[in-house]
Amino acid sequence: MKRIERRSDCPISLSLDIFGDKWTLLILRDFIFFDNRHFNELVTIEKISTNILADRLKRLLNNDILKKEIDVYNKSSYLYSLTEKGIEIIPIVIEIYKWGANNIEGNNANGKFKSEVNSNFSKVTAEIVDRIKTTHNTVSYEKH
Amino acid sequence: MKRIERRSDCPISLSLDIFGDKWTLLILRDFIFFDNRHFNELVTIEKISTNILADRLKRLLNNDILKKEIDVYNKSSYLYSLTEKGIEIIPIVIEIYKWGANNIEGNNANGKFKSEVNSNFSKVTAEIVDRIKTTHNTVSYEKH
DNA sequence: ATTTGTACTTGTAATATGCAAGTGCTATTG
DNA sequence: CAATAGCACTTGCATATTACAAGTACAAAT
Repeated sequence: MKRIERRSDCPISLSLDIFGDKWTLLILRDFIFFDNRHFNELVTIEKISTNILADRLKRLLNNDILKKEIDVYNKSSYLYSLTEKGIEIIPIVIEIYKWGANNIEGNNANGKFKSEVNSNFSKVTAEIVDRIKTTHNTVSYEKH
Repeated sequence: MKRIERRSDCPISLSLDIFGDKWTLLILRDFIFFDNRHFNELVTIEKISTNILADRLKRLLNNDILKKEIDVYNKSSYLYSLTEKGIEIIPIVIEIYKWGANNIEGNNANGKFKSEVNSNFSKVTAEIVDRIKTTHNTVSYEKH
């Protein structure tokens, strides 16, 4: 993972140095839309290779976008959570969702990936943020 | 440029298949924030290689995000413009700007890349969209 | 006729990705 | 308590993408 660290001081460039690739925002989508928080759940849908997933999770941890702790409901598993900084990426992901749903033919915004994002952007965003803030900021976790 | 075309039907995945890389959104930033619209202007700041720039412009043209026409003020130059579909990417770029400015230390959001985005997101976005709509939708162009 | 400007293209080495298989640790099962 | 299974990775290697430097093509200016 040798990577140019800082191409310029532009906030957009610095952001893309962290998540400007084909996979990172999809991993974060899994947290945001599907509540996937374990390593082997995050491999799904687009079939990311495990070496790439491990690399990206490491980068997100290093950049304080995710945190990692032992899952209290399964001690042999790790639970990843979004940090406050990670939660602030949600609006970006939502905007990308909106653009794809509105501008790419053949997308599945009304099927498996249906969302009410378009009809009420700020409401949906706020709901997601609220849900994640309550489930990711504490170790107790009610999924399994 | 062999590229997996469609990893899934998720709108986010489809969007990232188009602009999920380190450079594409930076090129669009140049359009949005700096009004750079010619090939050799778009190379600046982060020093993108010309082969990558040519490839990305081709992809943006193929996906109807940019259009290309001869610059009426310099017939040996091409002028690239954002399409309606391209203009709709602006909110994504603005959200990324905000995140970087708020969450990455050492960014230059108060220097060269200063913007009023944070203080008034919707106003700034609307202003940029208005400006681009008037300058990019017509062949007449008043920069040079 | 030669230089300059603009927009690329090409060659090649370095880097990153994708795929399959393997490792190490922790329960859990017979 | 030895064998199995689940989970979270790591490793090796072929393929694909990127970075860098140089070159090409064509129009306009000198």
